[in-house]
Amino acid sequence: MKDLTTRQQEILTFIEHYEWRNGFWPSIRDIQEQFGFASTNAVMGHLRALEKKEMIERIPGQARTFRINRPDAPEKPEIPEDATEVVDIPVMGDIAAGYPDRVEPAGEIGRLQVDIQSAGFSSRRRSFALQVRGESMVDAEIYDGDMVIIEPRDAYDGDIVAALIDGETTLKRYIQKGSEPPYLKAENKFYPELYPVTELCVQGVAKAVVRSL
Amino acid sequence: MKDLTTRQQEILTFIEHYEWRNGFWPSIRDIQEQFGFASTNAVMGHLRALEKKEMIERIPGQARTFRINRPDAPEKPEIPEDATEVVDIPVMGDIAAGYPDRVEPAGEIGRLQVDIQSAGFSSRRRSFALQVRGESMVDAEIYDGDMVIIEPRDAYDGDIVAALIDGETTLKRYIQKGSEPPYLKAENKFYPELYPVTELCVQGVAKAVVRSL
DNA sequence: CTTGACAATGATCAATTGTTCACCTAAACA
DNA sequence: TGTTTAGGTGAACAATTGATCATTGTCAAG
Repeated sequence: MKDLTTRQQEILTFIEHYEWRNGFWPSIRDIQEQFGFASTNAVMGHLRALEKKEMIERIPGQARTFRINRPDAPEKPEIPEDATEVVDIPVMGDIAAGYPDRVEPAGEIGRLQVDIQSAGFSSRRRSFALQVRGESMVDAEIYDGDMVIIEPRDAYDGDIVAALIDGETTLKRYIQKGSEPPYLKAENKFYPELYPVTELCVQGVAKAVVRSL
Repeated sequence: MKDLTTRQQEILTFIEHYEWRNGFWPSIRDIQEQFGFASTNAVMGHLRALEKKEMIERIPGQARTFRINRPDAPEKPEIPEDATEVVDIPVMGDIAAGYPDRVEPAGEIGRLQVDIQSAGFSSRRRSFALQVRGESMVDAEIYDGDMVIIEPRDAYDGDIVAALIDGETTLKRYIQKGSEPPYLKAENKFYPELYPVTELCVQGVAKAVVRSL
């Protein structure tokens, strides 16, 4: 494949990009308008050049029928090299029915995959996602219906944790000051602030929130 | 979504297959020829039905501009570990520098992978994620630093949209009552409610929020 | 100085393609 | 019996779109 001029590269990028955005290819006049050409023929020239250099293919006379000739043919434009490690996370519906300090995989209602860079968890741990029920954490901007990604690990003061209370898993703030016994705190001024914790059973620490709109 | 007739299902399947094979969408006469219709209007009728049932979308008057609207129900009962269909979403940093009504892929700062069942978007559309800056949507529970997953499509009244205002992409509520001209609305009582929209440039509709804790 | 690539204008043409109108058939329905 | 819904014919129309003509200008290489 030969070298492209700057303009040709721009056109090619635009075409790829247009398809990526819209799901179909641009017309010649779409390209013309994008670059502010006064004539469609300006586009035609570039397309002919790109065809000659075997960067694109077209069906003569037919509208919006491009084919991009990428040597590596990635489906999406420019997937960066830094292979992001992806965590595959089961979405749990109701984990309260499971073992007290374990997650019951039967409760899986879906899967969520988030890469590490974006959300910052460790792939080593077996993270899972929880659908939030209730309003106990609205002051921490976590709302009913949100999905919270939980990483099973020990909690530190200030962490938001998924914990078992009365046989039900809820989201609470974990508070531990000095050597005092830890307690849980709801982040909703209409809820009781403190939860008596006889047997503290923390499932894990919240690392991210996902909400469908 | 309503049930399709056999014929409608056949047409829909053909359109999808055609795109799969050719990389672009069929023209009406391509479909006509495939089914041996004597009139293009036979196709038109089915397309209208499919649009009414919200299975497809089209750009009126423009050639080969289909969009398939699947609720993404993979009909495989036995789903192997790795078989979950995953949407690979580029995370955009600053998209204002790109094309006026398009997203600049160079602005990619990461990737996010979310599967379809969990977040409920279509894999056909080219979704992308945006990092939210500013507080203009805090009353819709979207905060500074959140990542919002945007699906490029036309906005309806009440949607949260990513739109270009003053060369900057912001998140706003899209309001369109009846036949009145649409406008944008910030969801923050400290912000001006209405935005004067001379040239409304909607990048897409917000489908999900992802926040790292 | 000339040649050839690259880039673009402006006008025009023709094919492709989406759209619409009038009209038809058959089955389902109430 | 009339009515609706799905499916279809046939013709004509108009918008979109790709293709082509002649022409201009720049700039680097030979």
